[in-house]
Amino acid sequence: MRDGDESAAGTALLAWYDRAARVMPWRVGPAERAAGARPDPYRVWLSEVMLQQTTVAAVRDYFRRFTERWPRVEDLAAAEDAEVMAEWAGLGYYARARNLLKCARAVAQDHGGRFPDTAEGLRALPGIGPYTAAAIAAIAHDEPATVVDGNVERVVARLWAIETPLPAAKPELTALAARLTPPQRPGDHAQAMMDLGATICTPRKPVCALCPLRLFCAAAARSIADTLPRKIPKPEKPTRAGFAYVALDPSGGVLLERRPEKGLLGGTLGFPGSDWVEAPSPTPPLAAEWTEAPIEVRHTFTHFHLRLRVMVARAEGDGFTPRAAFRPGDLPTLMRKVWDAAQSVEWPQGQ
DNA sequence: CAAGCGTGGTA
DNA sequence: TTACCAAGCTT
Repeated sequence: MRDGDESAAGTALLAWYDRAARVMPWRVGPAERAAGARPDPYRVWLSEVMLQQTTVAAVRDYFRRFTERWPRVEDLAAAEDAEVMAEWAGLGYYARARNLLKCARAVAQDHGGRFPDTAEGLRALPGIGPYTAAAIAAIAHDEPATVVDGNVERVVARLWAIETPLPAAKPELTALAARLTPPQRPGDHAQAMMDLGATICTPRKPVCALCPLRLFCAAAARSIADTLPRKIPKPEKPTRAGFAYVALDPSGGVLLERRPEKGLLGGTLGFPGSDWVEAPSPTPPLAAEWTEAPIEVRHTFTHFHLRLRVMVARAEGDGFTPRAAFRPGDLPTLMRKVWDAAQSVEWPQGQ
């Protein structure tokens, strides 16, 4: 990209977007837009939070279920914590769900049910950082905010052939992205940059031949697009282990516990178990004849691998969740795997 | 401010 | 199978 080309590049990008924009449940289509419809800040916010570090494919159904169940921010604000955690289960990064509720309640109670209309005001709400604040301001309020996510970083790094590795290059990439942000249609521009990054200017094997910005791109000119942006290699993940305990009472009730708000899987529902360490000790939650499931659960988190031995027993006592009130789908993925493994235990006299 | 925080798809 | 990665935020 050469100085002075920013405007022409922006125009080419918007022309491509008008032609190629993907249909998504949280977007206002061209026809509705022509009829004067504006994006609903609640839906924009919800989709952007769900899309943090998460793929479009994974978000689609969650977005539909949330908006069907809670059509307005006031509805979500009035929901029970456990309901929201259950609906979020499986999507990951559960601090987002906890902050989602905090934010909805703040908007409902402190802002009269209306989201702030500036990036600065949005940034003050729980779970809304620089990216999400800019995205909502641009898409819902037409504020010329510069939206910088992983896609934008990649597109910009290639356009200007920035060879500084991330994350050190972030300030420079942000400044360059700002030069590209047009005063008109900033929301469409932001979504166009992200769509471009998701479909053409992809991390691996970018399809430069189809790129509307090819003529402006320094990396394409040098055929080094697929090597950018450079990144510091990540350290290897250690492997930890642990025990998980699935206790069933005579009526099929299940022993579950809610994890502490802070930390890994914070606020989610799961089976009791040991600490997850290099060499765990068994920590059964009650005295019973525990049988080990024939298959071990393997799961990988952001910063470590986990192997869980699943112990199953028939037991009785207080605090069991009735079978009718237990849905495995309310559990985070790790705990669903534990449940599935527990089903493979062969009992002496059948079920 | 570096580290902690999920999951599923893809090569 | 494993490693990498995706529309980041919080502490």
